[in-house]
Amino acid sequence: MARAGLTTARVVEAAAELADAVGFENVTVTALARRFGVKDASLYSHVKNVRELHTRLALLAGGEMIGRIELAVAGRAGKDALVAFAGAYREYALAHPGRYAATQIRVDPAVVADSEVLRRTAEVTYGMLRGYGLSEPDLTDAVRLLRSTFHGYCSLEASGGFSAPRDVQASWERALDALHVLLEHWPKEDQKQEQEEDQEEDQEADPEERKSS
Amino acid sequence: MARAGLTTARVVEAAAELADAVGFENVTVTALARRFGVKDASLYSHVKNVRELHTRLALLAGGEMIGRIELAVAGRAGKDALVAFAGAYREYALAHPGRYAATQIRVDPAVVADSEVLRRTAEVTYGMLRGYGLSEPDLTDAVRLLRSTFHGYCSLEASGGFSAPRDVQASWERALDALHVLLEHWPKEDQKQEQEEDQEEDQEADPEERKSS
DNA sequence: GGTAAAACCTAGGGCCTCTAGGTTCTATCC
DNA sequence: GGATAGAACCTAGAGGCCCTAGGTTTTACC
Repeated sequence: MARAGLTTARVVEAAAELADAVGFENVTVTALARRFGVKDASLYSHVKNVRELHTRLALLAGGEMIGRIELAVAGRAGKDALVAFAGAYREYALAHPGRYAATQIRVDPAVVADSEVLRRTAEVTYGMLRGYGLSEPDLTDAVRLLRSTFHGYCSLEASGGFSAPRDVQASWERALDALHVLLEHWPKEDQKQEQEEDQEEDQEADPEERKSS
Repeated sequence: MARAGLTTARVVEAAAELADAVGFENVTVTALARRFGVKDASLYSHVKNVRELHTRLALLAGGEMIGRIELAVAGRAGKDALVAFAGAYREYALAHPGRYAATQIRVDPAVVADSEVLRRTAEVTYGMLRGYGLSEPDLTDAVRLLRSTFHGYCSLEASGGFSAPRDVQASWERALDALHVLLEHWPKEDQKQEQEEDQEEDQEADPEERKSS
């Protein structure tokens, strides 16, 4: 009987296809072995255990995703870059739900640090914001806000969280419009007081008060 | 031997505690049975299967969460309400990671519709935004943006996604500042053109162009 | 053709889900 | 106070998944 020609890379690639087909939570060593026409035990020569399989899948998907984003953002700036980044992000998440789910798992920080994915992600993300003229710590705050929004939106959309009749694509575009104006008018630390001047401002007066709430 | 006094409600409550203790993904019928000093088969009189157990847990957690939010938001408006809502949301998510994870699972829409959780959530969320003077469809767009951001932020924070040295609480507060000014200056549909006037605007000129990108 | 490494297998233990079909407790009615 | 129904709980067992130990077959290369 011809051998399946298994290899760590091929196994992980198959896991990615399986994830998109049946959902990341159903990516199991046994199911994967079935796909290759092989016993489950045979796969353990190529991946140490399910955890490692999931981790490798996460890195593969993360690399693919940031690759698409890099391509989309290349040569763009400002809102153009923002829309391209967000579009590539969401497109990948919706086209590859299983792979995208894989990118969300908790993975050993040491492993992440070794891979290039994190560095590339940080680079393209901070680069995209360069045009908005933010400086630390505002820059990191903005990055966190954007990542949260992109991830939250795609995650909720993929799990059917948006049930209102309003078109989901339209909401997404408005969200990007909104984030763009937000980045252009990012509130500086010292603007906080002025903006709340018409509301009650005696609340922060006595620090002791806070302990009771 | 004294009986454990099992009941659907008690089982689900125990599942919630178990989820926070060992993570939602480890909430298993067997583990739950062990907790009651009972065989796993005994639990199947009270819940149909794991799926139902998870669904009930999700509804329990969702109800608890929206309850806290309702309390926090009560009597507040504007930024006050926004901060209270977001604070209660994040506090619950971080204090009850297992329960919060449960709220994120895909659950049969029919079941959700039957429960009150969705209605109460929509009510308090739209109510919180009342002070910002938005009308449909901007209102729904804003709700989706806020939900995405809250969920994304807590989800990323809980899974260790924020590795930069910047204080996570501080970033959260700045995100709320930013969202507040965003809601106060929500971009109307017809403002889009003006805001991009300094960028290339010939891009949208020919509708035919879009098909190729 | 011989050899070593790689690819794959069988066997088996442990944990998990879930069903079928008991037995034991408990509340309630006469 | 005894009978009875239903609830609470149990044993037994099938099937899927994870993973290890140790064996056999294929492949590549000298």
